[in-house]
Amino acid sequence: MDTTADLFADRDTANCSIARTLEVVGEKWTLLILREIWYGSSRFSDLHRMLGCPRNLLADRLRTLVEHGILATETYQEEGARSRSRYTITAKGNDLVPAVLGLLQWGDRYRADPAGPAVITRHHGCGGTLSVQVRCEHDHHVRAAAVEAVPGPGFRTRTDPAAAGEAAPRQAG
Amino acid sequence: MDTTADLFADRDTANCSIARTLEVVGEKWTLLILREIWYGSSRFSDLHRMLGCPRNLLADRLRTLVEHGILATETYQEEGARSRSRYTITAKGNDLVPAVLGLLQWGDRYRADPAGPAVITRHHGCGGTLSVQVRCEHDHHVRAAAVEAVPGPGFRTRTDPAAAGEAAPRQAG
DNA sequence: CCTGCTAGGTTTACTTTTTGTACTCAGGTG
DNA sequence: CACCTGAGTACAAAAAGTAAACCTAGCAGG
Repeated sequence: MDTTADLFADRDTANCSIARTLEVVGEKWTLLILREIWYGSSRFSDLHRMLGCPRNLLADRLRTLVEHGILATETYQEEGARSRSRYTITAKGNDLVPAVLGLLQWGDRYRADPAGPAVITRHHGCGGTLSVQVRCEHDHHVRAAAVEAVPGPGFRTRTDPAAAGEAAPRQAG
Repeated sequence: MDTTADLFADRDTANCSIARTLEVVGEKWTLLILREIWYGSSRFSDLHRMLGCPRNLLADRLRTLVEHGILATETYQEEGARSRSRYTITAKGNDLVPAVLGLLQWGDRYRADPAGPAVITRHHGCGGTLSVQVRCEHDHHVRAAAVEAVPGPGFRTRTDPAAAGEAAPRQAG
């Protein structure tokens, strides 16, 4: 592998969508909060009881998720009770489902409880169990070794910030 | 939504494959280290240069990843140079690709550089761009709102640790 | 055989986050 | 009025992350 004359190896790693996503959801508890909301919790106290995390962190993470439009907060009032607030997931938040189910799938495969997974995900309607897959636009099932990374329009190098599209493809796996 | 009489809401959240996966790869820098290795780096110094992270953290994370079988380390020697060590990804590590591409896809969609994504992933061979999808065993494309979570064999409640399979399904979205 | 250079780390000192516990505040209840 | 609950804040202690210096082995040059 030629590293010295390789523009890809000189790319500006600050411009990375994985890193940008992790800035929002990569802190401790964040993805677990989303998990609880997907599983049905919506109130602060329920989330706190399910997660057992510090209350200030829960408040902080919820605030961050609402700021980024991943959660929405709404105030509601039940009969004879005072008004309370409830957190619900937005479409933007639901777009994290493939990533989180990818983590779930890996954990089920390599780190599950001896008895098996605690939770099984199914297709509501047909009941089939789920898997997270990488597909290309021609609907081929793409294995990890066949994933190729090439410079995109936002590509920049450290040395020459306008060097888009000049680097050679990189193949993972 | 009925929360009071809901066994799912009383489940033992410690038994979760998402949490178990995050115990291994959820610390800061870990997924970015894997990204660099997928993109072609393999040596300590290259990883350090690309990531700009503290050297002790890099050493620590690499050690953890090797311990968990996500990376393998090998010693090699070039002509007239002393032996060096190199990190490569294992099959177990490559099984994290769907999860990480899921994060990449979300970042490309919601937090990309104004110019566009820095890196594009393609299917090596056909060249088609990739997407991460949730599919059921009947090959239906499953939207987030149609993901249903049901208790699996490892399901346990806090109050009754042997209450598998008694809770009602939960539908995300 | 002394000096310097490089790869691959380790140590140490310092800063920031996370954690656990205590406290607040507002509205309804007995 | 005293008390409870939901939804947080505040703060000290512990853990994690950061930055930079230091270490060690092997090779090269003089």
